[in-house]
Amino acid sequence: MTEPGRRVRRTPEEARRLILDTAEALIARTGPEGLRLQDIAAAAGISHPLILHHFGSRAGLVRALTQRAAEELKDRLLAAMTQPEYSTGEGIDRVFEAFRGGLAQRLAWLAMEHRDAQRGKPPGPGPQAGVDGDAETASILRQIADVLHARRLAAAPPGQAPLREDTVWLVHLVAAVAFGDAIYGEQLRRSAGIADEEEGARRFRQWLAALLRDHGDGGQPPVG
Amino acid sequence: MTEPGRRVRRTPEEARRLILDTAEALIARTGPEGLRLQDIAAAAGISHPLILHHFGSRAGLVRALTQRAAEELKDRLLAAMTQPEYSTGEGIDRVFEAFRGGLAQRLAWLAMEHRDAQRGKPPGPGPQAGVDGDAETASILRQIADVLHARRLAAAPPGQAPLREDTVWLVHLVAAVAFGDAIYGEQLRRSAGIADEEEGARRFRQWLAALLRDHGDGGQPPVG
DNA sequence: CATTATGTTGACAGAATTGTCAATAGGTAT
DNA sequence: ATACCTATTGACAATTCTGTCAACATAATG
Repeated sequence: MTEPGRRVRRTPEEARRLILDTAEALIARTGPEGLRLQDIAAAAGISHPLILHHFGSRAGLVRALTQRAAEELKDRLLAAMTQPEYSTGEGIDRVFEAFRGGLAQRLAWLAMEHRDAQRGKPPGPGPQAGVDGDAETASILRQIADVLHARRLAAAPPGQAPLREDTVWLVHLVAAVAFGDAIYGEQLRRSAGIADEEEGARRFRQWLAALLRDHGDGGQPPVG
Repeated sequence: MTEPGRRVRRTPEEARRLILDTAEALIARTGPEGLRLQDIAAAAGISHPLILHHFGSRAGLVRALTQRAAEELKDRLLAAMTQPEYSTGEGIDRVFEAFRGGLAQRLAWLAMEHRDAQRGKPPGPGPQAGVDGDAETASILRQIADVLHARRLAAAPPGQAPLREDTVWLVHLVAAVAFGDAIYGEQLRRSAGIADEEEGARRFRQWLAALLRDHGDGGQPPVG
């Protein structure tokens, strides 16, 4: 089957993508303890020195994962929150979906690991100013708030224009609750005595959508 | 100074408490990578086999930490959410404070680590029915919702009694957003262009308190 | 004071992890 | 074809981590 001397040779970009994809899947599935070079290599069908070759060190891999997670969050959240149906139930659903597939876990893990990595660094100004990945996250909520606020201004009755700060906190709220829900929502729901997890999660999203619609329209009761 | 043969001898409860306290502090400070028996032992001023002696294995220690974190969450949330001033700004503040000191990080980490531990276990019914720590979390939101709902019913004008489900989701929302905020709030705020983190966090809590007061009272605009 | 029970520790074993290095092999250019 | 570049790998090194074990020390009990 596998003749000796049969190697796959990828472009550096392909190799990096393969490694990052596999690492992401592992983090999502096996939790924080699951980022071992050998495991990643085994799951990707490569040898672990290849990871070192492409990322320099384990820390380099973590840095790349952080950047990628931030980028992914930006893409998904922007897509979910700036579409026309946002603030209807479907819009909220899409925001919650944005954190699925382990992205929330990855972000939480990286946020913690990141504080770790910063510890011990000399406080002097490093080669690049911001923290790694900051360039990606830097303006994500700001961009979303921009789009959303323009829409709210257009939709608001004259004399009742919402403050921009209100829109920012609205976006912040949805992002934070979706994040918290992705990580701890299931256990919260169980602790509230909700039996059907799938159904419970759905109803919570609907309730939240109604709450926000209510707030955004200035007091109109939800339809249902 | 330290004569040879000078040992501290604790009661098992004291020893366990010392170890758990130290481990919690380490998790909060050094992130997920920081739970090494030797580190805990060094920080606690003991030798690492003592941890194995009291908890059997590293997994046993994690189990104990999980139970303790759940208990702590229950205590803090109950205290924060069932006091009279809840749903005012101060009440919300206290809920957010409940997750401070690394509790949110610990819960997130343990939630992930836990899925890890479950993986590999045979799907058949184990010796104890529930997952470890579930006995502690089992009813926390339910208890809070009970207290809160009674108060809402008493305060509501006749004919406008809120549904119990509404109260449950209210509690769920606050818990989820406080959780998400504790872990990723700072980065969200930075990505929204908020300069002063302390001040930004405070204003968000105030805004959220106003939103909830608005919802709970049935449409009254907030004071500010 | 002798005995028992057990909290506590140092030393060691085994496994696993990151990182290094020389050698191999798949493309590409000359 | 030949030469060159570099993606890829197997084997090895060094460190570190969990877990074991016999020995020691401390408190309680007779």
